[in-house]
This record gives sequence, structure tokens and C-alpha cells, in this order.
Amino acid sequence: MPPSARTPRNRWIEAGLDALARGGPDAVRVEALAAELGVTKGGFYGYFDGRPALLAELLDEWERRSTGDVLARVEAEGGSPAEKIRRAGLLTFTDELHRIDLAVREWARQDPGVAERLRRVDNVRMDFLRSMFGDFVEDPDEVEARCTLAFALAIGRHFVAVDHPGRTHHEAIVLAGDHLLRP
Amino acid sequence: MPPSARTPRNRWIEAGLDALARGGPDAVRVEALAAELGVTKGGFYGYFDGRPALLAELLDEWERRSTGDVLARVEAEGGSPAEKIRRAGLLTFTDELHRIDLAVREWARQDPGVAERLRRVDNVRMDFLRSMFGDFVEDPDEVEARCTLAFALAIGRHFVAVDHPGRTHHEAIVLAGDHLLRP
DNA sequence: CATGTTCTATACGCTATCGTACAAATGAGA
DNA sequence: TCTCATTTGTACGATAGCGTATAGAACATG
Repeated sequence: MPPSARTPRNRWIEAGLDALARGGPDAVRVEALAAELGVTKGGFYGYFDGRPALLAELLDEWERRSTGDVLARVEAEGGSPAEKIRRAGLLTFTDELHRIDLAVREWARQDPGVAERLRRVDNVRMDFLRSMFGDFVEDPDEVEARCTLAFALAIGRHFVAVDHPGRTHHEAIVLAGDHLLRP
Repeated sequence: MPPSARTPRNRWIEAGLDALARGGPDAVRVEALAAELGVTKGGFYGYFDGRPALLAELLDEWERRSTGDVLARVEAEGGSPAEKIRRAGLLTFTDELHRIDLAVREWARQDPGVAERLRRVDNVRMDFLRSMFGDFVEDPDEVEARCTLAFALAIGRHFVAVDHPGRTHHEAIVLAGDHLLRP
């Protein structure tokens, strides 16, 4: 009966996440998404109750993907705690997802509701870090210090614009990571 | 001869920096600044060649304040390298200036020109860190690792939204800082 | 207090974007 | 092929913000 939507709901969400990743929430413009999808905004308002509703759903989708199965997959594959920490970093901050993540962080500094959701997600990640570091670090203070530094490194590196003479950016990050993960 | 401007140039810049700190470059709106200053935008275009010109000057002002005398003041007051690092952090990231700094970082992710200026400023800061850590850390790799972590912590903490059970946010940061500064 | 320069208020046109209304196109099922 | 619900295109009005033009207000100087 329903004549198969040419531009179904999830394509709008996909395009929205793309725009969010590229330019933050301000870049999520209804007409721009439509153009990107090769249609006009005509159909948009059939799926969403306006732009704010879409933004809320983008956040839902981000939260789902972020907390979803990343940690479960990390646990499933096993390995030493240090290996799990590395792999969690790789899985959580895979290219596209990571760009969305950074956009959400900027967004959260303006919008308390977004900040609250980010806090939930970050706490899940932080709990995982604590449990991993706790496996090979005795002192609880040092566990907290290393976790805090690890998280700050994972995020902060994208907001810091330094050169590392004689090293690539990546090499410097690895150096810093090794420093944190050493026994 | 000049009948003392009621709203001189630097008041526009001040208001612009305020708006930038609060809401990023998008929040720097000519008419909003005028309202905040209790005037209309009438006079604005006498001082600035449009909004982009103001934004450029805001960046100039930020760069001046950031690289200006902070490091000189730190050196002047002396102390151990670890103390200097702490004091540099306090001076560089004093409330208002820090908020502008974070806004510039977000801005830089969208605008290559801003990114370039941020890189200049961050490299100055990083060079200072290297020289300080180099004073009590032998291995160059470890110096780079600690500098990278210190910088990432200073910036990243504002983009990470974790709780630290049993500790305040500040205590956790201090813990992480001590971990980096230990001999 | 007259003058002229400089600053400010007001009004305007322009563009981008939102959200709505309705007509046109589309395609699944009879 | 016909029907009709759903999706899409188009046109519209509304709002916010930029930048310009110009008239009026304010003030230092003489």
C-alpha cells in the first residue's frame, strides 16, 4: 500500500549525521539536506516535526551507535587490558563516528540537554577505562589520573594544533599512549 | 576635534570577544553586539569593513593576548620547571581568555585560516612545555609524550563530560597533572 | 553660541532559511 | 489500466541578519 518512499526517513537521518559531522548542528539545514539528497524539502516535514525534531533524532542515533556494541565487541575479542583499551579507542573513534562525536562535544558546550547526554555516554566509556587500567595499576589515584589523561588525549588531540618536530602527529600520539599504558 | 566616540572601536571588539567566548563565531552578530552595547549598528560600519573584518580583528586580539606576555611573565617569576608549567597553565587559561581559546579551537576545525593561526599559537606554548619538561625528564620521547598529554589535558578536559566518583572534577584534573609532573 | 566633523538612529533592500499549503507525480494493488 | 494513498515539487509568508544610505544628534573648537 505505501508506495515505497523514494527518500525514506533514515536517509534524512544519514544526511543529517553527515552534515553534523562536517559542520556541527548549525550545518544541519533542512533545505541543504534535501539538496544533498536530490529532492526538495517537501517530504521532510512528513517524517519530522521540524528541524529540532531531526536534531533530537540525530542525537539518539549517535548515542545508540556510540554506546551500542563497541564495548561488547571489545570484550568479546579479549586480550590484555592495554590491548582492549587500544581497541576500544579504535572502535569508538572510527573516522565517521569520531567526527560526529566531536561535533556533539562542541554542541554540548552550548546546549545543556546535549551536555547531559554526552555525560551519560562519556561515563560509560570512562567506566570501561577505569576497569581496564584497574587491572594493572594498583593505586586508585593513579588509575583515575591515567583514565583522565587517556580520555583527554583521545579527544583533546583533535582540538590541539601543535607540530611535533621530527615526528608525525600520529607518532606523537602513540608515544603519549604508550606512556599511559606502560605497566 | 573628534567628538569622543560614544561607542569606540575597542568596545565593539570587547563585545565581539564576549560573544565569541559565549557562542563561537556564529554568535558574533553585528546587530546583537549593538544591542548589547545599547546602540544600533549604525556606527559599526564606520569602524569595520563588515562582519568578516571584525572577526579577523577578534582573532588578532586573541593572538595578541595569548602569546603576548604570558610566557614572559611566567619566566619572570621564576620557580622550578614544574611550578612554571602550572603557572603558565593558570595564566594562559584564565577564565575569559580560556573561553575565547576554546571557541577559537572549534572555529579552527571549520576554517583553515583560523587553524593556521591556532597552530602558531599552540606551537609557542608547546615549545615552552618542551623546554620545561626537558629540565627534569631525560628521554626525549618521554618529554614529547608528557608535553602532548599535558596539552591534551588542558584542552580536552573542557570537551569531556565525565564524572569522577568520590572526587570533584578539579581534584581529578590535579591528580592527572601531578601524574605528568612527577619527577 | 555658531560651526563643522563625527557618531548614531532609522529605514530600506537583499539573502537565507524555516515552516505551511496545496497541487502534481508516483506506484502498489485491484 | 484504474484508483488512491503517499511522497514530492512549488509557491508562499515569516523571520533574522547583513550591508547601505541618509538624516539627525552630539560635541570640541573657535
